Amino acid sequence: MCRKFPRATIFWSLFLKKVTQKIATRVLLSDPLMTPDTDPIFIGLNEQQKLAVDTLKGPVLILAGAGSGKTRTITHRIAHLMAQGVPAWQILAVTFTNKAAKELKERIGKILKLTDSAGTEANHLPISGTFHSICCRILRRDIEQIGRNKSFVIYDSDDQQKIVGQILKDMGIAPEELKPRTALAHIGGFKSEGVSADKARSRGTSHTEVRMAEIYTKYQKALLEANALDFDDLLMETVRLFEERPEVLARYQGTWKFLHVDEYQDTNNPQYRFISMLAAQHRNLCVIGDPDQSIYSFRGADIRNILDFQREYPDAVSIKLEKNYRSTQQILDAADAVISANPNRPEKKMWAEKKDGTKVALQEVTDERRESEVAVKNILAFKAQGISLADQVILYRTNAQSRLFEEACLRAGVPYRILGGLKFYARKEVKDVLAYLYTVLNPSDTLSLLRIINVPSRKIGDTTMARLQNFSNERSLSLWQSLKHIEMVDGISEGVKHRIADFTVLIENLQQLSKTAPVSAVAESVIKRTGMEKWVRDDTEEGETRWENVQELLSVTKKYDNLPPEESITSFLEEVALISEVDKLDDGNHDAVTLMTLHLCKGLEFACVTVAGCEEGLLPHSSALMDRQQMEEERRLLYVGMTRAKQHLSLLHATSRTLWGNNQNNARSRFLDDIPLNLIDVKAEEISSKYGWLTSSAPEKKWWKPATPKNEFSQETASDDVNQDWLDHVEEEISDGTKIEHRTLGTGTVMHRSGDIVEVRFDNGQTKRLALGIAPIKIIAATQH
DNA sequence: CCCGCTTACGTTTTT
DNA sequence: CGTAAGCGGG
Repeated sequence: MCRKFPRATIFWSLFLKKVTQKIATRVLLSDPLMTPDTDPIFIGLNEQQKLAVDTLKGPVLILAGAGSGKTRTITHRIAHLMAQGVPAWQILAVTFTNKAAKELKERIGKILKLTDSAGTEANHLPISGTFHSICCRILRRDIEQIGRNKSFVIYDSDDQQKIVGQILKDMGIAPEELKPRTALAHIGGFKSEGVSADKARSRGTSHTEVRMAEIYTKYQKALLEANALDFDDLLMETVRLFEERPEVLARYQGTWKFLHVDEYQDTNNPQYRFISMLAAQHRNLCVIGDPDQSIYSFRGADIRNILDFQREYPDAVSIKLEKNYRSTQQILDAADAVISANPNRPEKKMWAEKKDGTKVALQEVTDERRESEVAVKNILAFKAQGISLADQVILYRTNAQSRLFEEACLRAGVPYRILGGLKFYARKEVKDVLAYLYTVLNPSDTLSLLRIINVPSRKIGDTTMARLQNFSNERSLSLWQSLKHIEMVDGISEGVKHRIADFTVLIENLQQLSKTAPVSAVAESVIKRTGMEKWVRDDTEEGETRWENVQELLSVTKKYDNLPPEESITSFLEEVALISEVDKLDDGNHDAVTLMTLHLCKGLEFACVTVAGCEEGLLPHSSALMDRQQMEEERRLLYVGMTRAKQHLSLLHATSRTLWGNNQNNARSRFLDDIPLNLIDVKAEEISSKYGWLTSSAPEKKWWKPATPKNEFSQETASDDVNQDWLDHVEEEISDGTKIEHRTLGTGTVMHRSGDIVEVRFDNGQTKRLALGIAPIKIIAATQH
């Protein structure tokens, strides 16, 4: 594998002669030294993929169906660019998650190793990331050009909610009149359409519109004062930067000459404007996407961005990837049958490479509890067939559905991990530590300051804070400035003033430290000097978990140790703020089944996929029943879920489901009716209960195996053998007075039982509340009467 | 200041 | 139904 003449030379000489790209690439392909069949850049690609990889200049639209080797195509295309001598720093790739960005880089690195091209060392890889992370980097560098401070913090939705809540309160709007959530949704609506506060004000006509615009304006002002940006601002401010500072835009245009955007069907207005501006000069824009997988319209994603691409760039080369490498024919046909019912889609006929497969399993279950059991049982059955848990997933429409699956996994001793829902970085104890770091970095971040000033308790109460707020408002000082001049504030006792002074000294010391030490040292110092451990760890089980979370956070900071001190803290906080749920999938090699929403599964694949809750009202969700476009999106959502499956796909729906305390009978999803019968294997309960450890006549509880719940980052339950040992108890036999043994806590006596919760006094003196079916306990002696 | 109880509210989906 | 926030009592 050697090239006597690096292609780069040929490429650039042709380039400089201004030979059009189409001719240039043709010439290159006919390079006698390297044919498409032996070149690692092209090897193993189908014709369409080769075309995509080979079309290096000008606008390119790749319509890539599910499982069509999209990532592979982008990877090879970028590798091709680099093999042609395009420097890595001229290439930008926008991906949907940080995980995808990372994988992209790794795969490009691998191909380049095979090509051993000149000037492409592995450490020179293209810039890739999500829109948010790329914009964040741009702003860190250049936001001062539009009059803002570059040490801004990023507010998450909790922070946003607090700000809006405060604004509503100040405006005298009662929560029952307008909830912060609702107001925030409106602001988000403006932002995802790229409407600034000024525009919103000038545009508003109705009373509500005017009022929303006013709230929006105040919200932006509050963010500005706190030197904070929310997620949408990262995009909006970058767009504003490009618009107001053409020279800055020109600089980036001159840097990134070859642009790639993945999941283009899910771009919103600011994202679209961002990428269009960047592409305007060189027009080397390659967008990849699938209109059938557009599922983010609720956050402003506009499917027209991809549908109209050709109109916008009439010279665009359009390529369709229609060969599916992922799923079996049956799965693909079933998914295709579902999506085909949507109107106005571009013509696309997917065909599967894998011809042999099983039918799609469709099963009706009595209720949602049963549904979770069946799902977990099927997973165990597949596991028995040798399919690892990591290669299996349960998908559902709403996060609220996750709980039952989680419980079923716990009972069955199946290790699992949940994405979405309660997020690690949104936990109180974690946010507290982060708030210290934010304050150290940027004391004008009043929200963080307020969060930690009395955490752990420093006996600085509401009255003091109210006084300080007044003082700050009167003199238009930030809270931090007031704290620094605490001696000037009236009406605060000397003792409190002392404690406040101690606090400011603490923060200043930490600031000093952050200039010379990496973020992990600062975080450790925060925990040590504030007595966080004592505060968090209160001898309860929850306290232990909280402390574990703090430890986990600390261990994450260690990854940033080898950066220069200031960069260490900023990049840590930045990555933590912009981390997505799916990004967590690749830390650790747990063999655990994944639970997540249908939205999160885009871009992933699993051997076995279970889509739960295929019912009217749930999928399609009740909120979409009245709206045609939303209904189409619900259908796409199911399509995305189905096409994640490589080998086995099962669809579940429950006859009856408890929602908000009352039962409702949902009809099976209308989407299911579009799947032809010959592709479906309709399972009855009896059929799936053929597995040994469950017969339909046996009590349900028999197959539940207790398991130990752990925190989110180490969800693996110990191992199978543990479950065997602790299986033996029959819940009915446990009542007041029963002697039990706990796997870790030792022996004890049940003091009280209510439902599945028992209060146990252990022989070592401590008393705990345990959940039957979850806690690893067995009976030693039955109740004495 | 902290704990425990009551009440009110929520379920689309996320960077 | 389950959770989170808010309130009142110790």
